[in-house]
Amino acid sequence: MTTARPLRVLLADDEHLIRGALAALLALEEDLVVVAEAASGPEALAMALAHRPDVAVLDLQMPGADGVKVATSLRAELPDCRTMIVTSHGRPGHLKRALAAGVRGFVPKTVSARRLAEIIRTVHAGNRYVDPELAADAISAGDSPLTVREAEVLELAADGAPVAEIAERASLSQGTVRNYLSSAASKIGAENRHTAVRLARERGWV
Amino acid sequence: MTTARPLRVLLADDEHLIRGALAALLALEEDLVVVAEAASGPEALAMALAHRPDVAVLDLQMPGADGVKVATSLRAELPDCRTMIVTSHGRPGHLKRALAAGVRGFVPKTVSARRLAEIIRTVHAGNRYVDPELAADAISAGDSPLTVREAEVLELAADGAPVAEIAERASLSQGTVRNYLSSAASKIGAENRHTAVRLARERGWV
DNA sequence: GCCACCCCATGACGTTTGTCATGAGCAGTG
DNA sequence: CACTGCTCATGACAAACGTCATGGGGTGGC
Repeated sequence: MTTARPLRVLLADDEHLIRGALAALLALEEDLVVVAEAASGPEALAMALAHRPDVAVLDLQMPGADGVKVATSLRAELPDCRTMIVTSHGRPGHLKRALAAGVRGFVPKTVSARRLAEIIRTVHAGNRYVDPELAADAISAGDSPLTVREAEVLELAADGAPVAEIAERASLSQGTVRNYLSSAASKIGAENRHTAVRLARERGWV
Repeated sequence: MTTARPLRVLLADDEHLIRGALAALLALEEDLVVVAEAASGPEALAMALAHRPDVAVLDLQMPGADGVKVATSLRAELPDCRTMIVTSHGRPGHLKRALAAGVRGFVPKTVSARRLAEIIRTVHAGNRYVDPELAADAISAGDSPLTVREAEVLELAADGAPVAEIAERASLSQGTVRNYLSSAASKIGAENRHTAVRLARERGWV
C-alpha cells in the first residue's frame, strides 16, 4: 500500500502545557502531523497562513482573538483549511457562533486524544462533528429572544454599571435604557438585570 | 549507578484530553511514573488513598471538590503526600487558599511539560514552588479588607439576589444586610454591590 | 477598665431601579 | 395599504437600594 499524504494540523491553545501535550499525543497518530502551534489568536492566524494546514484545531479562549474569530478570518483567507474548536467550558451560544463562522467541529476537552484524532479526520473528510451533549444544550437553550438593542444594552450592564452610564455609552436616554433592561429581563425570566445578565451569559445570548 | 525508586504521581483533571496528554508527557520523564488518574475531586481523593502517590497534581477546577479542598483532605488523610495545583485561570485568592491548605506548588497551565516535571521534583524534595507572576498578582491584590460577615453577605449577593432574599438566607435584617453591602462596596472601591462582587471575585476575596 | 473593632439592629433620607402607559418614526410582510 | 414589530422617547409611581446617624452587646488588646 502507498503511504498517504499526512494530514497537516495546526494547534492553537494559549496553555503551553496542554498544547505541547496534545501535540505529543497527536504525533502518535501515524496519519497526522502537527505542522504549527500557536498561543494566541493572531499568532494562530499567522501560523496558518505560513504553514497552510489541512485542519486548524483552535481553543475557544485565547488572548488576542478567540477561536471563533480566528475561524472567521481563516474562512476568508484560507478557505481550504477546515477549522474546529476545542473548549473547556462550552456554552450554547459559542457553539452557535462557531457554526455560523463555518467551524466544522466542536468538542469539549473531556474527549480522549484518540477520539480527537478521529474527529480531526472526520472534519478533514468534509463532515461535521458536534459533541452530542453540547448540541443538546444548545437546542434546549434555544434562540435568543432578545432584540439587537436589548442584547446591546444588557451587555453594557454586564459589569454592574448604573443606568446613567449605560445610557451615555449607548447614546440613549435613561428611560429607554430602563425599558430595554426591563423587557430583556422579563423575556429571560429574571427578576433584575443582574441575574438577567448572568442567565443570558450562560445561554450564550450576549 | 543504582536506579532510584521512581517518583509516584497522581494526576487529577476533569478534562480527559489534558489529563491523558499530560500523563503521556510525564511518562517520558524517566524518574516519574503516573500511578493514578482522576476526573473529579472525590475520585482524586479515593485514588490517592488507594495508590499512595508521592505527589498529587491537582487541577483547580474539578467537579465534586476543587483542587484546594482535595489538598486539604489529603493533608489530613495522607500527610506524606505532597500536593500541587495546576490551573488555567489563577486568581490571587486561590493561591492564598491553596498555600493555607498546605499546597506546595502552584503553577499555571502555561508552563511546559518539562518545566512541570521539574517542579514536581522540586515539590517532592520538600521545597515549594509558586509561579512568579501569580505570586506578584497575589501580593498586589493584598489581603481582603472585608470582615467575615461582609464577605458572607457579598457572596450571597453574588447571583444578583435582592436584599430581602439575602437577609433571609443570612438570617439578618434587611437593614443590616444593606449596611454590610454598603461598607463592603466602599472598602472595595465599588459604586454598587454588583461591581463589588465582581472585583472581590477577581481578587479572590470571596 | 478603657478602647477599638466587629456584629447586629433600627429609622430616616434621597437616589436608583423596575414597571407601566403612551406615542412617534420606520422597517418589513402579507 | 394595513399590520406587526423594533427603536426611541417621556412621564409617573412604587419598590428596591445606598447612605448616614445611632445604639447596644460582644471580644480582644494594652
